[in-house]
Amino acid sequence: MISQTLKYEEVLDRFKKLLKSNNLKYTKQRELILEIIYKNHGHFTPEDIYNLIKKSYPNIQLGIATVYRTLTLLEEANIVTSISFGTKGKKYEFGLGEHHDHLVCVVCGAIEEFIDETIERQQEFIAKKHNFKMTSHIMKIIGVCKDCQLKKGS
Amino acid sequence: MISQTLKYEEVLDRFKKLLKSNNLKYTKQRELILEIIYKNHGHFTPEDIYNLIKKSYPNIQLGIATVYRTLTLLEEANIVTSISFGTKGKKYEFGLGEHHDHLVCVVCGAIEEFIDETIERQQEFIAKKHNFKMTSHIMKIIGVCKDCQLKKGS
DNA sequence: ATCGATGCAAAAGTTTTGCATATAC
DNA sequence: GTATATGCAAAACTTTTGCATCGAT
Repeated sequence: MISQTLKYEEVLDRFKKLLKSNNLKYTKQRELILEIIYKNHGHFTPEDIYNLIKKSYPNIQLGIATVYRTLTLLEEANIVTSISFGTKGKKYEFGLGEHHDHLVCVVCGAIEEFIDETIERQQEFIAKKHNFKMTSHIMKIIGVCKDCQLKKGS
Repeated sequence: MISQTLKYEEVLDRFKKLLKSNNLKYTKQRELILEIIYKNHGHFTPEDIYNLIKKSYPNIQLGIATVYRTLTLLEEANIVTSISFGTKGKKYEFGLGEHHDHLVCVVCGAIEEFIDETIERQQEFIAKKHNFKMTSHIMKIIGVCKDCQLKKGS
């Protein structure tokens, strides 16, 4: 697992500033959604996030619509990023850590992360070559993870 | 646009063999779906494909369910590949051409394709390092294309 | 003639929206 | 007090499934 480079307080602060500068309000729901994504490092669907919050804070009022709305907000602000796996919908993850890419197992759905400098550099080079102003990139290596290869004896 | 390396007849032949070897039947619907994806080089949702076929062949009987079922089949056979962009569902494209990756413009949605040997090789290296058996990969560079940079004066 | 494929419509999921109420500011 | 956010439920989509019928072999 790749470590966070920002402390939660810094992230929260950034989020609060973002809200203020857009005349948006700081609510308990919005904070909880950010907190869950930051603290449970991993990839979650909106429903996952909804369930995690309900489980951790049984008394909080929360609707799934708020989760969708907040994730959209956080994604626009580049605080979270989304990625699509297989046939199911988008999954979100915290997006202010060190940049990393993904290895996705088609059998068990496991996601491993990696950082590779050669690829990072080459992407910048390609963007430049095509006159693209790169804002982000996604790279997924899809295949069968070590464990599933053993299980299935492929 | 990257040119196809296989003629349509070769692809169709491959598809027919695949069907036969799995005790599946060769139907007009299945052929049309393959043909549309092959001939309209690009990225299509299942609904796009359904509409394209209905428009090109108004008299054909075709249900959206068949499109979904056939795309699943073609994807399993590696004849088409799918990729997710933004918030909308999966898009499919013909997958037997030379492998290529994508530059996606967030402003106008334009998709450019590129091939880069350095990245191809590095991906194999990373998969090996993580004991992954790579079956495919996806790489998208997201940003603002040349035209949109000019328009917006960014 | 057989067995898989199809279309249709219903069902299952997922995401978005409208609106009255609640809450941050 | 005002404007935005929320929860809920309905609506809008997207994808899958069951089943009677059709069609390829």
